[in-house]
Amino acid sequence: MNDVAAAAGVALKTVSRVVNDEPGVNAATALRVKAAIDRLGYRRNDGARTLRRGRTASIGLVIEDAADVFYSSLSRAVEETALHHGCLLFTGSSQEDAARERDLVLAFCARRVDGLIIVPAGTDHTYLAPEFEAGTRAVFADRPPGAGCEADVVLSDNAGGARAGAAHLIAHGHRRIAFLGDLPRIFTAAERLRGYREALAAAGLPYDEGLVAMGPADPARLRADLARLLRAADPPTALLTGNGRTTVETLRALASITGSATGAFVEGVRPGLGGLALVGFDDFELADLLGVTVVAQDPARLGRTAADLLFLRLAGDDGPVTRFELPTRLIPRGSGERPPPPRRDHP
Amino acid sequence: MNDVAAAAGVALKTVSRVVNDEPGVNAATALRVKAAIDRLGYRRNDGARTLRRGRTASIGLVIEDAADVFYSSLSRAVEETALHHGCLLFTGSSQEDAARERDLVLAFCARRVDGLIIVPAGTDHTYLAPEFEAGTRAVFADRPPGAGCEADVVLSDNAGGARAGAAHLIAHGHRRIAFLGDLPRIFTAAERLRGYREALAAAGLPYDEGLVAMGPADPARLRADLARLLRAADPPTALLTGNGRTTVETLRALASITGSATGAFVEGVRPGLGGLALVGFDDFELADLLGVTVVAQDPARLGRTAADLLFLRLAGDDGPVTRFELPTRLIPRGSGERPPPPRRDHP
DNA sequence: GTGCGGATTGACAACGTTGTCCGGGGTCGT
DNA sequence: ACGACCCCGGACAACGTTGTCAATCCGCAC
Repeated sequence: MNDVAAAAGVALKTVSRVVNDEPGVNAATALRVKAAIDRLGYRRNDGARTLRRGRTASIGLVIEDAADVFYSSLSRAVEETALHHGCLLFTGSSQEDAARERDLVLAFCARRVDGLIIVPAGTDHTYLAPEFEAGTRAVFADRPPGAGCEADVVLSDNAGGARAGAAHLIAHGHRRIAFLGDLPRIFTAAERLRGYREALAAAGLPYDEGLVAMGPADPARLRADLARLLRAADPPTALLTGNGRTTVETLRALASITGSATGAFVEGVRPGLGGLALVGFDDFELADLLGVTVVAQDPARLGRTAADLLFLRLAGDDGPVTRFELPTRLIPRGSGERPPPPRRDHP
Repeated sequence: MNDVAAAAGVALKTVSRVVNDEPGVNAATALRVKAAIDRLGYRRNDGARTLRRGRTASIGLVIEDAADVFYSSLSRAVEETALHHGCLLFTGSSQEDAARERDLVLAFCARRVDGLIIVPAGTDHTYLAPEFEAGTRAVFADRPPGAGCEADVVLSDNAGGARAGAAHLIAHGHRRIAFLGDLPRIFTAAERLRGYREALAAAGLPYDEGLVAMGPADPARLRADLARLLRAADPPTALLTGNGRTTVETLRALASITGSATGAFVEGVRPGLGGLALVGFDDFELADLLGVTVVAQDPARLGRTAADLLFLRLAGDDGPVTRFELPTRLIPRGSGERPPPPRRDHP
């Protein structure tokens, strides 16, 4: 900027005025300055600018895994909203690791982002207190913050969705419904398990721990769990899977167990569910073609809502902390509407 | 930092030394400073730091669409590498819009990112010249920069992959192979079309424009194009689809045309390809279960390679501009190995 | 001629760091 | 006891902007 000023034969401040389209600059002078800018290929240093002004016009987004479609859709929506507010976006994946989440958040704070959108991996967010003190705003998405952290949060109706999914299977005659969820320490997984239990209770069905398997969507683990479930004396007639990855891996595992499903779509062989009914939490690509009934969340809306809320806060809204809960939607596609096979235990 | 210095009863510079783990500070003094830092909840302002130091320890990534699995995988890999180098990552989606790409890149440059990884939407990158002049480094990924822009680039072997895919179908007896690609102005789409033509030529087959449909993966358009292709006097017996989205939407379109495939997996109805063979460019989730033969790219490797290259440059490597071309891999799963139906035109 | 108002422009400090350089002690060797 | 040297701490400028305030110039009315 100094060079530009020298080249145009004006003072530093005049260049600043031109660059920022401030009024009170003679048209001829402005033209001379602009020419110098073009000639020198000058570009304002936003770092210095934000240092002086206090706001960085950037926000930070911490998600669980950028490569997961659920989070990348959320991410995309946040990005769109941020851009709309003239904000740039820092992104980082926590990989379900609380320390990484914390490091990312603090790194963003050191960059003095105006706000944060966090899909928390950890359950302790006291580390944010000094940042809140300093005026940084944060909105939590998909999962709430740990105890003692007062911040807005946008969730899906996890329990309600799982309840609806389980109730759907019950309504179609199922009595033995297995639940395959993620680690119970993950908020959404715990909530969905709760919804599943509530649906059972509402129908007067017993809760059988033997029908529940919680853990990350690891193919080998799922195969083992499913094999165990299906070998049991009183096997489930239906499955409720707790998230998109688990649903997909469950389909794979069932295919490998029944040994028949691979290539089903193009070869026309017997389907790969082995007679089981299935409802999956989260919609996923091609679930429509496969005929998989799901409880759909709307990750883009989750992201949009969180971002809108954040920008409202940044605009000065100091209302009480809010907690949004977005509805889920059950989409019947066939796999969740199959009746259980006729009972043979009373011949 | 001033406050911390005052609180600890030391000079500004001493706090700076403690914060940066610089040697030459008495252990007792350091402890006092650290205590003051904790007490005040102080966090270094990285904006000021980078202003002083010149490097921002951040890079910018411009992709086409953050919600697309191909780019989100690429993005994830870049993020990982950046984190590994202690760099934060700005991300933005160009939405296949050259102006947006340019705005994003320039916004990143105004933030003085150390480097850029760009999946270009436009074909004119002369706007980058002043940035290169200023020392910013850029690596292009998935598609090359426009003419006159000297920068490293990491691509997939698009033509080779498409050639292999088409050759695979030809080897299984197909003579009428349709190609469904994206807009030919997109580099990858043009290259894949070229590979398709090369494979035809190598097999002595004619190139029939009537068998080629190029455009975005719009469901309605694909349905119309497919209907037209299948109604023709001499319809194709096989399809080569030009990218992941197109493959998926083609499966949907075929299902809706043949009216039979929805729910195939769970219901066991006739498959939805209507007797057609299919090879898709890009692997996609559940392609294995569906039995769809694909030419797989490795988006994560694309991202990793680009990021590694960028950090090599940032570390001072001033070798000549390089152009990586990563191999693709044909994965047979059934849909690409089906023979054409017996010919009936010579009864 | 003098004073005044508006339009333009400029000088200077400040944002929060870090790099450079200097000084004040203490320790060690002679 | 004295100089050389090392360790630690501090003063100050600089990074590239922008906000504040003052200065200059012009035309015009009195």
